[in-house]
Amino acid sequence: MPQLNTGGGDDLGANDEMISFKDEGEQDEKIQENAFTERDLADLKSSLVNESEINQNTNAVVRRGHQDEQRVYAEKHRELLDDVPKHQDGGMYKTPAYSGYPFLMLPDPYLPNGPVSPTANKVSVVQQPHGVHPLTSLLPYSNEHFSPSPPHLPADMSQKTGVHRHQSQDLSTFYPLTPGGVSQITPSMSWFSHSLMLGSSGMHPTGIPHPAIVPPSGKQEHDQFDRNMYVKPHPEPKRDREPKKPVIKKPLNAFMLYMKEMRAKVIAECTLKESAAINQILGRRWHALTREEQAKYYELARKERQLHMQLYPSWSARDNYVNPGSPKKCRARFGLNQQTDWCGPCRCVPFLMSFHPASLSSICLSLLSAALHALPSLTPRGIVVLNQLCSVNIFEINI
DNA sequence: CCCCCTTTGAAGTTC
DNA sequence: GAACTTCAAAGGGGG
Repeated sequence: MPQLNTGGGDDLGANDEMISFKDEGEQDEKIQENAFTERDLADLKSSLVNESEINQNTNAVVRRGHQDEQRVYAEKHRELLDDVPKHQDGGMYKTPAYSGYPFLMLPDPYLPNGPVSPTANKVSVVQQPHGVHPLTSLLPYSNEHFSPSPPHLPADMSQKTGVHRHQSQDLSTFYPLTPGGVSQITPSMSWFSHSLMLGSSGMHPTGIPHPAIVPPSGKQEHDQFDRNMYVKPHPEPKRDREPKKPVIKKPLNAFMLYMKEMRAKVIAECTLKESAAINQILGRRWHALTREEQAKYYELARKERQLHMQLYPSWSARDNYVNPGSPKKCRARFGLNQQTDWCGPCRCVPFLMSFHPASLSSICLSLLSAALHALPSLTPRGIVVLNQLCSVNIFEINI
């Protein structure tokens, strides 16, 4: 397996990434790796298993219909990608799945054609056995959902992006949808659609729009994502809706890549749809893989991380950490010098600590009063500090 | 609408 | 450096 020269101490493809196989009697599973059996199901939630087994046959028709639907969908996207060369070199690297997450500066040693062709720098990954488009399942940086024409990307983007010029031609294919066009895509395209909503303003400082940039939903809305990257793409249809900040997602690890590839297969085999149960199966199968088989995914993950680092050198996994109630989170996320960005409970501790100890006793009760009103959101650590500072147990105080 | 579940691995934080 | 936490994907389920 060729190794990219990471040129540093961060050996992304280190051998120690290889996991040790658990001794859970999985040798048998290795033998039956490709045949999902009832024994697999037996260890799952019984309800799910029973439902699966009972419906095994009856669901076949439904499943077939679903596959047909997927096939039509896949064909539709194949049409959109007619101008994208397809690599069929077999095995793991069968199809060009990294299209939307181009290896801009990484000649792909896995592709026989070399890095010359527009898609040559992309890591081809997965075979899709169940009618899903070959580009669909494994990598989130796929170009599968994009129409060939790039209406909103600057035409000279390739000239602006310097070394990324080669890929920018692809990118114009990968990120072509206007924000208004997002609604036309299917739910499975939503991951990509978020990045599309960025428009040209969603460019990474490198000038590369990246599908990993997505507006967060829910908790991720609090992210302190690189604000320079985000400009409100267009007027919000709803006045009260806060503008979504895009989020650079974490690169997928080896197991996530494996899950992405194998999920459809497991679903088709066992008719389960509950992801929790499916993931249990996938976890077992992952352990049942040989080291060589796993190595393919570790290598892919390593490349993914490497490219991610190149595209977003300032990105940190910490950027996506969200838990407003935890002091350590706020301190970690914003640092001590930006306590104005901390949440209330997090600010409480340093605020108290800012007082001279002699003054604390006199203000302690009033502070505690305020703190107790926010007690539900006060973290245990905050409570401990409060107790220590005030030499009382705040739970014993009757406000 | 949002969170939980469930998996492994990477990265971050805390002590 | 160990231990712990969070987040990546997925989508059904439930509040």
